[in-house]
Amino acid sequence: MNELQATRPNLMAVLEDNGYRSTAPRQAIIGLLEGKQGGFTVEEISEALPAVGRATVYRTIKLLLGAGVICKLALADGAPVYSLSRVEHHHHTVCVKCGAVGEFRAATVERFLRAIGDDIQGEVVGHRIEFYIDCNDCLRSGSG
Amino acid sequence: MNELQATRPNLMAVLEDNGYRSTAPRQAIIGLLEGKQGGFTVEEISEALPAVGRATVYRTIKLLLGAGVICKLALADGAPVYSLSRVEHHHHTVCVKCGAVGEFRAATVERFLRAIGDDIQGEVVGHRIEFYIDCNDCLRSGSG
DNA sequence: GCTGTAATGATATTCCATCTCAATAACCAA
DNA sequence: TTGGTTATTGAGATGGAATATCATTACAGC
Repeated sequence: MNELQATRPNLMAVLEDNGYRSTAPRQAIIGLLEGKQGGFTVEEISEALPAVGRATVYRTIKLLLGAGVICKLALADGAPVYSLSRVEHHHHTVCVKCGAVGEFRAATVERFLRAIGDDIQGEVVGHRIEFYIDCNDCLRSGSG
Repeated sequence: MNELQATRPNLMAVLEDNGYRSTAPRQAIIGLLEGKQGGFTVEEISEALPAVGRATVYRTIKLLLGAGVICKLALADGAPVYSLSRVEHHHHTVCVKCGAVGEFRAATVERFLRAIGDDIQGEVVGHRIEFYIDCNDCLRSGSG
């Protein structure tokens, strides 16, 4: 979350570039997301913005996903979480205690992919790589 | 799926070892799973065994998961799939065309983990690594 | 065979996500 | 500005997956 601080595009502008209108509900949702550091859930957004219909939250998230500015990932139990994409191709760390979502670059992953290529019977077209961690904050506060 | 042919325990025996009873529905489900090569879904099992209640299918799968003899993984769209565990610690390949599930050993993954350790802000307690592929069968038949 | 108890399955229920559709609001043009 | 076209919205209905309920059934041990 530190060295990866990078291009964080104006999300509303991205949507407009894709031909979508700038509306109050969308601005509210996006404003909330831009203030967030880690991951977020639909539930979370919907609670913070009771005036915005749940369907609209889902719709807006889908638009942002389509635009590639947020990612959908999964907690260890499979529950969906989303996070802003800061760097182009990356993977996620999810703290199992506080739910904080971090990113790390994919370069090493690509190297890894080549290394295990022989073990895979077919042609890799995609991957899902998530690491579940105790984040530094939780390690510190939770003590030893 | 070839070189990984290894210890495939008698699933019913595993459940009995855990204190669960050997019942007809469980045997039916397990018999089905043991005959399967790739992954399987709840829907699939439930269709193949109309006499077995859906709830029982879910329950049995949960027991097998708890016993560690099957794994839960996700298709690219997040839909849950299960597969028999053949080797101790492994990861999965899922064919995006036919849904076939394969395994590969985790050794290289562990090496990989060490390599990216520095990029991760915290202590890794788990991971989810799935590769989405076009499997060899689909590549062959689909021509190319 | 009996008996205690786990297991089953039909059904109801919950939860999440999507769809429907009339009402609204955004954007463009004049 | 104003008006018209069209995307967008939100309440509620709907869909689908997974779980809970609970009377009934069937397993396992004696």
